[in-house]
Amino acid sequence: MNLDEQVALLTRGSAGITPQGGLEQKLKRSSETGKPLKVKLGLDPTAPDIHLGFAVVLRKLRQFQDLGHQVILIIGDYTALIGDPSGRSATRPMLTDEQIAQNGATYVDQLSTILDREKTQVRFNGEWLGKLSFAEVVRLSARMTVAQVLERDDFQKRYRAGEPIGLHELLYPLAQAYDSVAIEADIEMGGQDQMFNILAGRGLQKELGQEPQVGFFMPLLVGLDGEKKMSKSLGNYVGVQDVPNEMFGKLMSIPDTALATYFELTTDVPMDEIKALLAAAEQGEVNPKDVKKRLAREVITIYHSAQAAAEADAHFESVYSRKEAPSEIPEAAFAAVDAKDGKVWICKLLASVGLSKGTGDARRTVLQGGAKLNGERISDPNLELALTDLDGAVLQVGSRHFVRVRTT
RNA sequence: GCCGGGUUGCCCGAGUGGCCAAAGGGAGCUGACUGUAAAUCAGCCGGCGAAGCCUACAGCGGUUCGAAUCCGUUACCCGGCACCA
Repeated sequence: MNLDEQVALLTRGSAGITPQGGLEQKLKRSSETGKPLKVKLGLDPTAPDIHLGFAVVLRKLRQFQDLGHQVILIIGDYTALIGDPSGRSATRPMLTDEQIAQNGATYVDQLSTILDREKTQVRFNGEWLGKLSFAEVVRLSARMTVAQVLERDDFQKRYRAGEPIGLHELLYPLAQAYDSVAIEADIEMGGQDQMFNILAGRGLQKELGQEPQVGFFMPLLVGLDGEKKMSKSLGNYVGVQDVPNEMFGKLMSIPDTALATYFELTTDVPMDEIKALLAAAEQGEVNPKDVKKRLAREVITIYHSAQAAAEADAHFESVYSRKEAPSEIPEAAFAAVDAKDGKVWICKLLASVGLSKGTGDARRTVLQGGAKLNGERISDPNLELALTDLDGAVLQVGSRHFVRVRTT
């Protein structure tokens, strides 16, 4: 692959590279000297949270690896002491060394589905941050000014709003910047929200006489709602370890407006093809639903397999589009204890089998016409069923909750 | 330590004595519709075999015929001020 092709590949989906032309320069030098680039990614050890949004960055790293470069993951065990100031007032829980080590391991484990283990180095930043003496910290601090740090959006907002900013929080960017110095990073990858921290790395490297790293930013993927960023806490995410059917369903629920972004950032479908697909959908030549299904299949193929993708598609068609009962219906035991004189109240049954939160909820569902027994809609919330012909009966709530009853 | 503000249902958030199982929004559930588990519209959305009753507005105690609302107290959170100097 020549340089232009490499650049084209790498810049796909990127939200920006600082400085302009920096990537080309680094790549060029690397190919001339035969020395792989060190590409850094900092990770917060608090919560291994691998979803498609995070995967955007990881997949980009993988591309670097495939071009022969070295990825260095930095687990921020030390920076975790501070906590990224991006959040609000919530104090981060202190983690024990053990937890951090374990989280680190979990991370590496999950990450390896995307990254090439061979070309991935994992470091903990306590390794060097822990060795700094107070004097050295002071000396490093002298390399950054308060004005620079306060420039940061988060701080600006909090400062204006009169919210407290801990002195230690000002050290966060410094600490992260020092990571870049410690490993002599060529490139630091991160989401757009990491802009400040990553640029701080450049600054500090320059101050200390190193060649500054290139900041490589990826956009934050929007979540399933199509508006907010994808995150576990917002619950609008697709986990890379989600089972195929779940992935498929979740991806089908994204709004059309998010389609282009998802294709670009989460799949390997060539840009030309993506454009053609979207244009066809726009003009009504293709049903946009089918384009979205294609997206879902592409993603599932990456994290599972093409076969799993096809199966999930078929499952979705049958269960949701045609509203058929799934081939495998979960079974639930119903204890005869809840029966009276060999009869079972329908609401009790729905509740005890887990289809309703309680008899009140069940009653509502029935009144709203949401319950079916063996495919027949139930309309009477006072219905009594004979316990004897219950075994094997299929109960359904709405169009997608099925349970096969087992009397025990 | 002192002063002030706060703590409401899954989440956010209104409510300052009865009309409060508590506005509104979000999430969730059901139905209709459709190109989907999208969007839109409608209904539901503490518990109870449903009548009424019970449990709920941080905990406890009190005032009152009646308290999410008033008083006291405890805990926690957020500001500010002070002490250690």
